[in-house]
Formats: sequence, structure tokens, C-alpha cells
Amino acid sequence: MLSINYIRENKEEAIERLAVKNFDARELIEQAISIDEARRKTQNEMDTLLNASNQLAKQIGDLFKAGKAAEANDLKNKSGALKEETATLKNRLDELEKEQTDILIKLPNTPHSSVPKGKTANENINVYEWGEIPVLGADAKPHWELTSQYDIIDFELGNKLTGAGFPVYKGKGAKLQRALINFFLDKATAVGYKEIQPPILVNEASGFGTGQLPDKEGQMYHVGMDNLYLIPTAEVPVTNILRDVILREDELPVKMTAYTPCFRREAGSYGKDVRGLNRLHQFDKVEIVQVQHPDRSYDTLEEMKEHVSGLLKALELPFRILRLCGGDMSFASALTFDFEVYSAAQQKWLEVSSVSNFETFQANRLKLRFREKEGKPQAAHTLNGSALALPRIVAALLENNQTDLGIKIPKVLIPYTGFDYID
RNA sequence: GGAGAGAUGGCAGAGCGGUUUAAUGCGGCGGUCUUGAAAACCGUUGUGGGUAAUUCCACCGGGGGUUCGAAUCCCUCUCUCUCCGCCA
Repeated sequence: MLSINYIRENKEEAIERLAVKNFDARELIEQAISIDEARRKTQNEMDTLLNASNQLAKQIGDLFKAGKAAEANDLKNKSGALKEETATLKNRLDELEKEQTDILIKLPNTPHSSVPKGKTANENINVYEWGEIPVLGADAKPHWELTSQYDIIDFELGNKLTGAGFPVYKGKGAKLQRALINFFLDKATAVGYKEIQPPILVNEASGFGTGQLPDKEGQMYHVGMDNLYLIPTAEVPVTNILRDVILREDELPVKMTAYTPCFRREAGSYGKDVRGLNRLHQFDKVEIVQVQHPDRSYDTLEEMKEHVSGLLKALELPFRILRLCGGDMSFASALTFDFEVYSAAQQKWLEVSSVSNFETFQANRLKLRFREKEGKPQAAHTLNGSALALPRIVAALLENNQTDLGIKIPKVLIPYTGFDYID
């Protein structure tokens, strides 16, 4: 959520920036500003009346104590009229505040100045590439054939237990999942991220805090009886740890990492993109989250990018980094880098991580602030990234590393898997 | 699931209709003292909103009500704790 103060003071800048996300904000912003003016005027009027009625109540109290009941009763009548007026203003004020919030939550985050214009993923900018694209033989298989050949991931069994998009990992496939999770967590904690095991069901307030609710309701599984949501990413519970918190400046940056399963309804997805591990309803992911001082958040974004790059290099997977264009960015993000690995048998780039700076957008919703030695609390910057999402990593590993002897496990994982081939 | 108790400032904990502009203690910050530190003493210490500004306004779990006046009384919701039952 953008703050009304920012909008009021930087109206044209906000409109221009939102245009980079192909969002025409002029009308909403004009409305927000005029509601804000009315809101402040009403607040002022109400405060004046409340002040008068507070004074009156004091006088009445004093008169009763002095035994002057008759005079006190005269004042009581006056007080009644004030009260009615105040009630009217209070109602008006509540309405205005609600209208204002309703508008503010419709505005996406303003993109950073480095975000390129563009409508679709085709206009993302390739900023970095690493590794060699493997050349496979003619008999190379896509991962969904390899998984059944080695009996490590069973999609059919998942259909039986739950439905499409809920695969069952078996044997070395299950062990590989555990190895990747441990490897990712170890790498994150080694550089100062505190490991968190959060709940994977969250309430509405948490969903609102990170921006999933109210608009992206259909993306999450909802447990109606208790009004809870299955998390689409660990970002939701982990970032909400700091909801309604005021940090000291010396507590920044806060670095947290968490492994969780993630649940996404993916309504509207269909076709070949959902084949095999490419798009699931339940998948595993290790997430990294940072809360940082606004002056340093872009350095932190670089640091997180480096961290994710390091993981992919260690896994020996060819990858590229994309700077997302305005049209492909999420509602809440100010700057996002996507990481894609090359999956050689499908001959496709698969997104395995997305690293974003949300600046104060989530912090404003979360009321996540920090206090400098002097002055008022101010909104902190929140950042997060996948480090990493497992299924497409597994897809690329299986496809790229297929050999006559089986699937070759990258060196760094062998201590975690305890085997060097899936065969 | 049954019964009971409770929700107050960073924490602990008073207050139960008008000396509350929320006591007191701890913690935090500033100062005195000290070579430095500790101790002691003094001062200070929440959030949001409004205004040109102020002895301005709101906030004692959320919402509603009674009253001239509510942290305090009433209703309601949520949550927490204790005991019992069930259970990984």
C-alpha cells in the first residue's frame, strides 16, 4: 500500500511511475487526494467538538461536587446537542477513512526507476547468464519420463490421493527433496539468515499484510470452517512475524529463512506448461526474507541476488537473471529479478526464483516500522526471494544430468543425498 | 468438547464511574558523580491523527451500548490461561 502522504506530496511522480506498470492511476489518485482533504477537514471539526464536550463534562463534574445541581443540569442539555453533532462527524470520518483505504489498496506499488517499460514477459531484460547449455543426445527424455523410469516421482499416485498437481515423491526422489531443502537452509543460515518454521495456515490479517488479500483470494486454498488460508509462499507467515512491530535501527537488517510447502490453486493454468513438475498445486520452497533500512535495501537486493546465483552455480545448473518489465511485475513489488534455469530436454527456461524489493509497500500494510535514534518511527523496506523453489530445480537436474548410468547428482548434494546417481 | 478465570504502556503489575493528563517497579534514553565502569541520585520515556500553532483529538484485546463523564458498568465477538475429557 502506498502511503497517502507520499501520494499527496508526489502526485505526478506516482502517476508516471505506475504508468510503467501499465496502470492508469490518475483517477484513483485524484480521488484519494480529495477524500484525504475531506477527511482532514472532518477530523479537525470533530476534534474541536470533542474538546468542547470534554470541557463541559469537567465543568459538570465540578458543579456536582460543589453541590450546584441545577447549574449542572443546564449544562447537561448543552452536552446532548454536542454529542449528536459529534456522532454525525464520526460516522462521516469512518466512511471517509474506509473509502480512502479502499482506494489505496487498489494501487500497485510504484516500480523502481530501473524497471523497464513493457507489457509481457518478452520485454524482460536479460541481465546475466551463467553456465553452458547442455547438448543432449537424441534419446534424451523430459523429466516426466525420467521420474517414472526411475520411479522417483509418481504423478498418477498423487492424482489418486488428492488430484492433479500433487505428486508423490518416492525413494531417491523423496531423499533428493530432503537433500535440496537441507542444502538450501544450510546455505542461508551460513550467511546469517535465522531459520524459521512458520505455520503453513495463516489468518486474514496475515494475508492482507503481504498483499495476497483481498485481491488474490482465488490464488490461495481457503479453509472455510476456520477462515484460514494455506500459504502460497513462506513469505506470508515469515514477513508477518514483524507485523505491528517497531524495530530499533540497530536490529536491521532482519534476515530470516524458512522451508515450507507452498499451496497454489493456479486457477486458469492449463496446457503443456503444467506438464510434470512445471506447475504444481503443492511444492516445496526455501524462502529468504530481509527487512532493511530504506537507504540500504537495494544493496540488500543485490546481496540476495548473489546468494541465489551462488546456489545455482553450486548445483551446476545453467541459468539467467531477468530484470522484470513493468507489465510482468507483481502488484506489490518495486523491483524484481527472476531466475530461470535451462531444462535441456524440454529446451525451456524455467523460473525457479524471484527476488524482489517491496520497499515500503508491504511495511505500510503490515505496520512494520523502525525507529532511528531521533525522530518518528518510519516504514522499513521488505525484500524476499526464493532460494529456491524445488520442483523446477529437480526438473532441470533430472533432464540436464541424465546419463547412461542414471541421473548424476551434483557434487555439493552428495553429502546430503548419500548417493551420487539415481539409477 | 465441558467448566472456570482473564486480556491495561517494551515487560511486570495497580486502578473497578469524575484528584487517571493510567500509580508503582523493572527495562530503555539523557544527566550528575567517577580515571572508566558499577552503584546511587535527578530527569525523561507509547502509537496514530489534526492544526499556522497550542493547555488539540483518539487509543487500556475488537465492535456496540448506558452516562453530562467509562480502563472502570452492560451486551457481543475474538483471543489467552487453568482444570477435566479426548489425542500426536
